[in-house]
Amino acid sequence: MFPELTAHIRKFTSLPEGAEAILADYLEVRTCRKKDFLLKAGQVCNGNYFIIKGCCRSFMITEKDTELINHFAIEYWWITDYFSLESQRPSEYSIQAIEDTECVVLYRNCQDALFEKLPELERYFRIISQKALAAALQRVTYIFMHSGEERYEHFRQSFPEFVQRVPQYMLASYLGFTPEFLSKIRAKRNG
Amino acid sequence: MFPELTAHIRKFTSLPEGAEAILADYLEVRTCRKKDFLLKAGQVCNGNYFIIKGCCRSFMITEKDTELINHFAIEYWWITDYFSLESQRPSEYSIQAIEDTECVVLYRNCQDALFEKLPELERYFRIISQKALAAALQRVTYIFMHSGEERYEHFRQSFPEFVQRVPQYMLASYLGFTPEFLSKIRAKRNG
DNA sequence: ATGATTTCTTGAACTAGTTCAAGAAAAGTA
DNA sequence: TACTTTTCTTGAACTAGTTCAAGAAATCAT
Repeated sequence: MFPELTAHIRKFTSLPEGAEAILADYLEVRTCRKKDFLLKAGQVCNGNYFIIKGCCRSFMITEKDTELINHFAIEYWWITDYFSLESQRPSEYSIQAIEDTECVVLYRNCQDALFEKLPELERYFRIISQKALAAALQRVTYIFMHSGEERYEHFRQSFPEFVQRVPQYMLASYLGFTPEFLSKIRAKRNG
Repeated sequence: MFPELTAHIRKFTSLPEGAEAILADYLEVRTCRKKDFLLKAGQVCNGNYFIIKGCCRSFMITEKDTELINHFAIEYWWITDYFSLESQRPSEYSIQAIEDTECVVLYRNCQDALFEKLPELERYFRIISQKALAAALQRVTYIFMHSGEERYEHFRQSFPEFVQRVPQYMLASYLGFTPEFLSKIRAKRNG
């Protein structure tokens, strides 16, 4: 049974009696240690991961051989590569635990059957995808409207606990500048 | 009846007999002239717009009082602000026709009733939202990995007809740099 | 056609952020 | 405790892209 997940679903849509049992039939728990991969670039993404405890990142390797972080996921967020998941083609992204992590997995090869048994999930995933889409579009706008320093300050104030949780160089990557630059921003603030 | 839209839906999910008639009950056609607004910043967004013919942009006004384009939509794309649409709070974005445009509107106050009659639409919107989400996340990665000049070249090669269709300064805004800089890129290319 | 508006161009001075390289600090492991 | 790995800092030289200002070219409306 997955109380965190069912609670999350019920925030967005209703579920029939017995939904928990159906979910339990189709979902799995997966635990992984810090640095383990849920997906490696080049593989086909075969699951959608709902984090119960821990933190993961999705990233890509650039031409210059540096990591570029696309997305973080913490408790009660889903993480996957929807391109690869739906097209079943190799992913350009890797998904890696950056803390010891426990998550619920919806594997792609169970998804259609589960959605048939529990059609409310179409609605749930529609709504959370639309929210995530609006957020991703807003992120682009935000990036273009603000300097790196402003983006860092905003992120720090919005997610203070999270800033403590991840290495600074990952934050820099997610915010779209170099770790050196982030270090200089911090020096300026504290100095 | 909305042949373009039903064809689009059927690319992603099946529809029952009679779906066209139900859609016709719940959807409206709206035409607007170049420069008309489908949504003005400050208003609550009350519809989701599927473009049949024409082109719209969604944009925001920055602190410096310049426009920042978030999104374009051409034939067979949906455009809306999902944040405002779902929360029914005022939008920060404006949506404006940049050509004379004809679109199918799903108004927010019809949406739930329509989805109840035609639950396949939950699936349709789930799938297209997930695709759009993956694209938006990839866009951020792309922005961080490439220079303005590279982004312009890539866009030009990916959507050559579209580059002809919109003013250069809107393209510059969408790609995240100034119109002057775009002009300089073009000068360099041509000669 | 003509004037008004919208869009595009060019140059010079400037700034936010990068790159490279080296070392310091912190955290993990034995 | 000490050793290794990971993460963070600092400075100097550099570059991609901005800003401002002015004018040129297109396009639109009458």
